[in-house]
Amino acid sequence: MNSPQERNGGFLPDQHDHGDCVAAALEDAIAVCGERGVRLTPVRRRVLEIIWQGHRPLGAYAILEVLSGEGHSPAPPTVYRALEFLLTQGLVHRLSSLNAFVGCSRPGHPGAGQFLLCTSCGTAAELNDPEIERAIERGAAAEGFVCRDHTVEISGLCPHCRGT
Amino acid sequence: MNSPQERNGGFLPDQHDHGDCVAAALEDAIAVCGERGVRLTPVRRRVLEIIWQGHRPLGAYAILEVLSGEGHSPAPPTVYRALEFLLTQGLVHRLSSLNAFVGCSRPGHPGAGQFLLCTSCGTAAELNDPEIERAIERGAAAEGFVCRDHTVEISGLCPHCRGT
DNA sequence: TACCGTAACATTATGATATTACAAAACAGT
DNA sequence: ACTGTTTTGTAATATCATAATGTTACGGTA
Ligand SMILES: [Zn+2]
Ligand SMILES: [Zn+2]
Ligand SMILES: [Zn+2]
Ligand SMILES: [Zn+2]
Repeated sequence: MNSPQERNGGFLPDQHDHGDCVAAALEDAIAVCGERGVRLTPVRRRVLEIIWQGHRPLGAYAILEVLSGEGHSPAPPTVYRALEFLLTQGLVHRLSSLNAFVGCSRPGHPGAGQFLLCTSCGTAAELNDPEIERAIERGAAAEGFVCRDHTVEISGLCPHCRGT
Repeated sequence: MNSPQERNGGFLPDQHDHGDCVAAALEDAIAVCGERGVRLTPVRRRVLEIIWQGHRPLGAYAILEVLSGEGHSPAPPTVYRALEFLLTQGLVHRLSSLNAFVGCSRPGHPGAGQFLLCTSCGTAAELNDPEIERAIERGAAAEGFVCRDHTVEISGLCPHCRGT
C-alpha cells in the first residue's frame, strides 16, 4: 500500500466537491490504520468525519454537539480519546492558538506542519514547507537548542477573503 | 528616549544575576509606557515582575497564586486584564501551546517573535529571527495568504538540558 | 463454546483556563 | 470639588481538558 499523497493542503475553491475531500480522508485513514495495525473504530471514524465536515478547525465540544444531535451523547472523554488517537496516527492536527482540531492534508506524514488560519472565514490550510522548517531548525541551532516539535500557526486573510 | 535593546532573548547561564533581568525589564516597561502615555499601574507592574521572576512561562492562575500570597487576593479578571495590557504594550508574550505568559526580551518591539521552549527545565527563549519570518511570509504568499500575526513555538531541549 | 486478557468506551466528577456583567474606586482635567 | 474616563473589585459563568473508576466489546486460546 502506498502512502497517501498530499491532499487539500491549500485553500480550495468555494464550490469544490467537498464530498471527495471527506471520502479521500476516510480512505487514507483506513489505509494508514490498516498499515499500522490500529483500529479505526466507529467513534474514531465518526469524529474524523465530523472534523472533515469543513476545512475549518473544530473544537472538541463542537464535535460533541454534533454527536449529541445523532442520538448518541458521549461525554467529553470519549471525544478527547478519539482525538488523541487521531493525533497519534497523524490523521488530524491540533491548533493550539484556536483550541481546535483540523483534518491532516497528508495523513500519517511525519512532522508537525504549519497552518494558515483565516480570521475572516475560519478556513485553515496546511503547509509542510521545508523552507520554514529549515529556517526554524537553523534559528534554534544558533541558540544551541535541539528541536523536537513545533507549532506554527499563521493568522491572516485567505485568498477568498483578502479581496472583499 | 531610545527604544529598549534586546535583552535576555537567548538562554542565559544558570548563575546569571537575575535581579538585573527584572530590573531591566521594569525599566524598559516604564520607558515604553511613558513614551506611549499609558499607565503602568501597581497591579500591572506587579504582574510583570512576577512573570519576570524566572525565564519560564507562567500561567495566569500561577500569577494569581503569587498575588494571593501577598495579602492581596485579586480574582481572575484582574490578572487577565493586567496581562491583556502587557500584551497590548508588547511587554509580555502569550504562549498558546502552554497557556502561559513570558516576559518579552525586546519590550515594545513589533512582531510576534518565535519561542524555544525547553521541555526539560521549562525555560523559554525568544527569537526575533528575520529568516524564519521571511520563510513564513514566503510560504504563506505562495498560497495567496496575507499574514497578520503568527505563533511559532518550538519545543525541545535547551543547551543546558541537552547534555544531561 | 467457554474462557481469558487487552483495548476501547461510558460515566461521573473535577481541574484548568478564560470571560461576562456590573458595581465601586481611583484618576486626570477642569 | 465636579465630571467624565480609566482602572479595579466581585460574583457568576463559560470553555477546554483530564482523572478516576467501572463496563463492554473484541481477539485469541482451548
Ligand atoms: Zn498534516
Ligand atoms: Zn477566509
Ligand atoms: Zn518580544
Ligand atoms: Zn532546559
